[in-house]
Amino acid sequence: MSQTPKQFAERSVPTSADVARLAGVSRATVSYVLNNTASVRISEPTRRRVREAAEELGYVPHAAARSLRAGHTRMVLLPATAFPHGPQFHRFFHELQWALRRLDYTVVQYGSLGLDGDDAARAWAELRPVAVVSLGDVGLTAHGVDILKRSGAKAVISLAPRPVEGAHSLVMDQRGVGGCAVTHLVQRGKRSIGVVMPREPGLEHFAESRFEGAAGAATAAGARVEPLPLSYDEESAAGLAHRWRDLGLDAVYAYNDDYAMLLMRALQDEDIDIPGRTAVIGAEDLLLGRLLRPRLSTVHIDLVTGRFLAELVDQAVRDPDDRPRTRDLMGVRAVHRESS
Amino acid sequence: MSQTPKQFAERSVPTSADVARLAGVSRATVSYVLNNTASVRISEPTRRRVREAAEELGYVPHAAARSLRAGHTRMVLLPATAFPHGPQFHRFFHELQWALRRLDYTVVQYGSLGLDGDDAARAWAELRPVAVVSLGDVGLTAHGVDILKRSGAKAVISLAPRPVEGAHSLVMDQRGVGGCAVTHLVQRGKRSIGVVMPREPGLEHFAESRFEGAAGAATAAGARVEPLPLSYDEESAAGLAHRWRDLGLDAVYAYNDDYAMLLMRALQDEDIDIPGRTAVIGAEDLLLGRLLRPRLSTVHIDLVTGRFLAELVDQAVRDPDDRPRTRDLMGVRAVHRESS
DNA sequence: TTGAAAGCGCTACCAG
DNA sequence: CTGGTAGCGCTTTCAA
Repeated sequence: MSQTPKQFAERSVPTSADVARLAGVSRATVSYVLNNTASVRISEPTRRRVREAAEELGYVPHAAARSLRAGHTRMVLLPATAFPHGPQFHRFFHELQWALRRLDYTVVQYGSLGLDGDDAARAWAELRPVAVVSLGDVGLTAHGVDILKRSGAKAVISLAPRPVEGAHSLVMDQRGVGGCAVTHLVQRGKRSIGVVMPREPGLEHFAESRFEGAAGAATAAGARVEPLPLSYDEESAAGLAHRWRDLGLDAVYAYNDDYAMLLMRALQDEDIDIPGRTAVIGAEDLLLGRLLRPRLSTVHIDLVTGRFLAELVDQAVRDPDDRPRTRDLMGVRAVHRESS
Repeated sequence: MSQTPKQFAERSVPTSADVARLAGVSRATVSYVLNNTASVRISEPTRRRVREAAEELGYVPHAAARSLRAGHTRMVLLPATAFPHGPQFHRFFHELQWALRRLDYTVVQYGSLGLDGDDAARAWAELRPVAVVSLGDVGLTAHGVDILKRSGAKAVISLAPRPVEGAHSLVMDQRGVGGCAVTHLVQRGKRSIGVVMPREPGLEHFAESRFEGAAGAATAAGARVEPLPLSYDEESAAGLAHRWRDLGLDAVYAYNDDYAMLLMRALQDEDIDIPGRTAVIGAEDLLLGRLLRPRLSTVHIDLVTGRFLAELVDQAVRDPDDRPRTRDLMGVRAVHRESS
């Protein structure tokens, strides 16, 4: 393992014992002073000596030792492997971290890329987090939840397309997005609807859910849907647009606004009238979609605030025996602009 | 110690001692078996008993205890507080995590939002990471680096606009972006150049660096620059576009493509000819910029690969006494399309 | 082939 | 007011 002898490898990282020695007090006193323990009174001169010694040595407490001793942590683990990276989710994420920090949690994102399902859950459990907030479809199963709870996690919360048994599940039912888009198109008289499926890795789960919703809404209304694989580059879009007239579609729902914009431009370059010949709708309501001409119709997604989720986490931690609840997290509504 | 029902599972988190007891062996043996320790031979029946006991109890080793005992970790800390969230950086980040994991590091993002400078460094040091890769301007100072190294970090690597003393510094000199954009505009005969400054929080440091570079290139060429604060919404853009003719500018560099697209549309809505009356250039070479008409000129940023950085981290960990080096991380080049 | 025991750094109880 | 000390869960040397 280690090839170098200790005296070289370890340039003596200072411990509380070192601080105690330098300050001429005991380790206990050091602990009391540095943690401002209220239940014990330490004289001001001693406090100063301890503080100065710690400063001089560059002492930083050892989180692992502390939490080992304490028997618990305040760590909230956010395993976010395959999460969408649009500005909306980014803001949500940021908010969540901020709010958790305000509640005195230590927020750690632990990317267990390459592990799946229960292996990932085990890896998370090794860190003994007090709560796990799993974002997106990271393969968390009922068994995974059980592993986490058995290892001391007070709360396991899943934000995913489908509820996870045993966890508090905030369902982001992506099917609603596809369903909303297609319903909008159907209401505007469209019957043959293409659904763009992004080829990019990491989006599969979201894409499939949205497609599923789209297909459901279509059959319910007597329309048909057709999946259209598309890579996020101009060549792919041009290729799809080139054979567009053969597809016999009168509308397209394009996963999200990025793909919608890409495809819409390619269709325009093929002189296909939008929305006359083909209606286009995206999702996620990007600002940029409003800048195109025609303005891009979209599905607006109302996401709960990060602060809300943080409070939910806190509540679940405080009341670990609360029945895991499932609730819906997303509101969804079509925004009609000019492209549909 | 019979099997506990689910609701009481939290009462006792199984330890290796529990596994040992159930398997009828010692804790040492459990450790040997579960870690596949090569230097010691354990009989196959014993191995099986241990494995089954661990499985039955849902035993997961305690990472903190393990690293406390080991005296070191394989944790690479990525404190990424205010990092740009465009697709390019997102991919870079993803690559980096993946590559570090391949090198057997545990990647942890620790958002110390709300802490600044040395307080943040202390918070990171508490986790005793073997390496810290600080992304963006998180206020890491020479003193912060010292704290981290004193607490056992073998490598501190900074990706920031400016080098940090004591750390391996990969300089992402954002000034180059602004300089490149303005140079491009100057070469095309422009002399009065607006520079869009995003109002959004978290972008200040990048924006200022890019502006600084823009200003430098302008004065060197006898042109003038004017900062133009802009919020990322249509109202703000419309307002700026409305008073555009009074500004007397013949070109604008707009921080990045997002802001450039927003402003360009607003200018077009005011019937300002692009690039005839006003040339527009953005940065970061978003795909969407190519979809507008005129196509958006941009500054393409070549970023080093995540794999490269991961190897650098690994090397710095293996050779901690290597002299901290500073090198340039970004290549930058103007891409002329139609808007300039 | 397996077990006993030391000790990583820290905090909290109990004595003085 | 301050110090001694037990022990959190784990690995690893040494002994049996």
